[in-house]
Amino acid sequence: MIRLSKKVEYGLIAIRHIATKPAGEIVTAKEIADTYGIPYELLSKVLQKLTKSGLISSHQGMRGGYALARPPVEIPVSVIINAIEGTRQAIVQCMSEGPQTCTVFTVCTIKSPLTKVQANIERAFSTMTLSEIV
Amino acid sequence: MIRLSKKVEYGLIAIRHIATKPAGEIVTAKEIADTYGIPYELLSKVLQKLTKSGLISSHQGMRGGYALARPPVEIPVSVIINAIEGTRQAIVQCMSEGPQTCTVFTVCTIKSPLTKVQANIERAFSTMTLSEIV
DNA sequence: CTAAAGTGGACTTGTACGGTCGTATATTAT
DNA sequence: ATAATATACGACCGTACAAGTCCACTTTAG
Ligand code: SF4
Ligand code: SF4
Repeated sequence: MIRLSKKVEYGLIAIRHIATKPAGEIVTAKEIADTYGIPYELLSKVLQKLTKSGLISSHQGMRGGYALARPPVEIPVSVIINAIEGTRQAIVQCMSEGPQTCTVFTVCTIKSPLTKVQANIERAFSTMTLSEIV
Repeated sequence: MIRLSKKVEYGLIAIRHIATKPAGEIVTAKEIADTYGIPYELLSKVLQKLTKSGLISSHQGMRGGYALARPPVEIPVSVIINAIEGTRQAIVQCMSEGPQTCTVFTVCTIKSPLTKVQANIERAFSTMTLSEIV
């Protein structure tokens, strides 16, 4: 399978939602969860990760919430994905977990051609910025 | 996560191995499994799927095995993937299992932009044919 | 002080992936 | 004929991970 995780989808929906608001306006996780019918607790985790990686800024306490930390045009989708998933995303194990983690690495004949595919996919995600999906 | 399954990787390795042999030569599953140190039983399943979808031809019985059914240049990687995975591969659920399978489809704001990414990824896999990885 | 928000960890549950086993069937060598 | 060698096919298992839930804590506006 080759699929985005729900966490990434929720993250994209959320950060897009934030981006549509006037710059600087603060949005709560509950508002987002209610608007799109996605689980509040799971969404919170995702927003926390986006906060930790500096894509959005959080404001604790009453009247708190989240706001964009940078202009949307500076945020490629690939950065959002990596922020949420943590580890570097790659199409095959040897490119994300390292060569020695695959038992057949030394005799594998497809890793080299697959690097091209990997590059194409990375490009597909990095050329699209948040500004294009609002 | 966005990753190729091991079955697909084994399938690519195997079909490439077959493609490197002189046209029409028959290769056994055991030979491939031994060469690359991949599980024989699992590889067999994969080869059977490739056979069913007409990418390779099988020959049963003693001195049997597999051979390419078409010239390598006519086999895009995307076809191999779909043959092994069965269902249509897509980056998000609504594109592979259908819109009604996602509970947030009606309010989802990212499905439209993601179709572009999906198209790019499909292109990445369909432009590369087997002839390029031998 | 208190209510409303984010933070952070543990936990459960379902399912898909990777892998294995056993048996049936086809074909060829002897 | 019979044995050997190969594919075909379905059932099964164990683990890892995704998705979701729960709860206790902290921060801050009012
Ligand atoms: S070495 Fe080959 S088989 Fe192993 S992860 Fe990389 S591409 Fe896949
Ligand atoms: S509708 Fe939106 S959330 Fe649902 S699968 Fe499609 S892209 Fe993902």
